[in-house]
Amino acid sequence: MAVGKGVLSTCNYEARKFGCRSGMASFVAKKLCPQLICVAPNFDKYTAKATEIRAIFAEYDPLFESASIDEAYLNITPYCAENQKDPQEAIQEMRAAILEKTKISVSAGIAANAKLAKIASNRNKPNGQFFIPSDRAAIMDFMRDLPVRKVNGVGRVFERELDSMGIKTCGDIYPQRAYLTKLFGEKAFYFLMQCYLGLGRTRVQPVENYERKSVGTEATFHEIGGKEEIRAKLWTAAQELEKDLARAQVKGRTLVLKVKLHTFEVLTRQIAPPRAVMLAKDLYAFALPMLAKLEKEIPDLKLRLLGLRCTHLVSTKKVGIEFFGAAAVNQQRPTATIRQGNAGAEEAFETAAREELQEDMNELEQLSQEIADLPEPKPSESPSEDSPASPALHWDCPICSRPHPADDKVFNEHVDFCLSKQTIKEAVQAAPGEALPVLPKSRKRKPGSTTTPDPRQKRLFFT
DNA sequence: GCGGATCAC
DNA sequence: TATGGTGATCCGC
Repeated sequence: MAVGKGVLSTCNYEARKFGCRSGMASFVAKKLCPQLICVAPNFDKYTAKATEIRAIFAEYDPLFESASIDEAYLNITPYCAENQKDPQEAIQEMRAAILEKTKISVSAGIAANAKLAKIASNRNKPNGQFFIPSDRAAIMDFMRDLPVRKVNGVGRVFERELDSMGIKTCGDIYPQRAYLTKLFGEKAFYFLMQCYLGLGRTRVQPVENYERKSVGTEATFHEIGGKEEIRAKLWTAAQELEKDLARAQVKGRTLVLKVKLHTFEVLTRQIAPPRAVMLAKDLYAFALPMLAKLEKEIPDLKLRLLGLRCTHLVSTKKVGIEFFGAAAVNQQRPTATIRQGNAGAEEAFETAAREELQEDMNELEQLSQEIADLPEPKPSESPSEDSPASPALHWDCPICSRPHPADDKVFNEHVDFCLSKQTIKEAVQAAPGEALPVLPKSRKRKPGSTTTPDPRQKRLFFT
């Protein structure tokens, strides 16, 4: 049994035994499992069940956080304390209650933070639970052999990039730490160090008044080329978007046009109309010049997808009389959202976020130091790495391991070269007829790098 | 701020 | 015989 017509959204574990997977084209799935039954999704049903299950969550943590329709984070510490229950026992009981009352079996992870709990919840699927003890040594043990791909945020591409420099598990991250910022940026470095240390968010809170940042719609269709045909699709998209904007009660100050060419290349173009837009005719009118320009740039434009999205949203919600009074004072933003009417709080939030990040960094540094002070299980190959007092004259390339001059530009160029060389080798090794792996293009490079994209990469990608 | 790219669900 | 839709975030420029 599977959900989805053209592509499987999901499938049950019986179908998975045959190799069926979510994201798979349904005709492929049918080939693997001829008796497979594909049904259309029914979101009303899922929402109803989610509501039932959330009522049970609330008994364990009234401030639980819904991450999606089928996922939630709960802080069960108070519940366990009040009811004198072991966390594993409490979750066993909660899962039993969910099964009994809703006939839905669920899996759970129990751990010290959201990142670990998410990983743990995938350990004993379906219908199981997994517990990671909350002490540093146990967490480090758990992370050491954990494939990086298991961490939320590491997808196919990042997995390959990390693999190309010898990082397969979270334990492999630390020895390579010196290269991470240069290759992937500051944010990724911070993220990866948290992976190595098993750190994650511990705050769990309802996301009710979460503010959407964009509203959009897109549709795939059989390749079309005619100007009129493409305009018809644009009009359809504009109508869809008007409906969605109305539902969300917002207008957009920026309009984004997205197209996928017959080559599968995806392009986006955006403009800021003179005023916020929400009506189909305006969406269409402002998107049309972008489309026309694309048609000019690409002579024989053939599309298989077209989408429209609004960003920089402005609320169109009716608000109380006091608010209109306040908004009238703020002449600069006659259509101010509640958030914009509270600019001081926003700035305070930004400041608090920065401070929080700095605190985290300090803590992270301290933890790293504690770990580094322990006897190293795998002694570092180049001890000089640990003493910034003596800057290295050479850096070892994480790909080929050969030393290279300690110069950003030269080093980056070399790593680019090495990465693309390896990419081509891997692509060539892939069995003919099979889908080629996504190319680890050297992205996220710090400014100052002069990358010379290998033209062969693009050709390989579209072969 | 723009456009490309990656990721989750 | 084909390969989705929605939204977010990060990066280089």
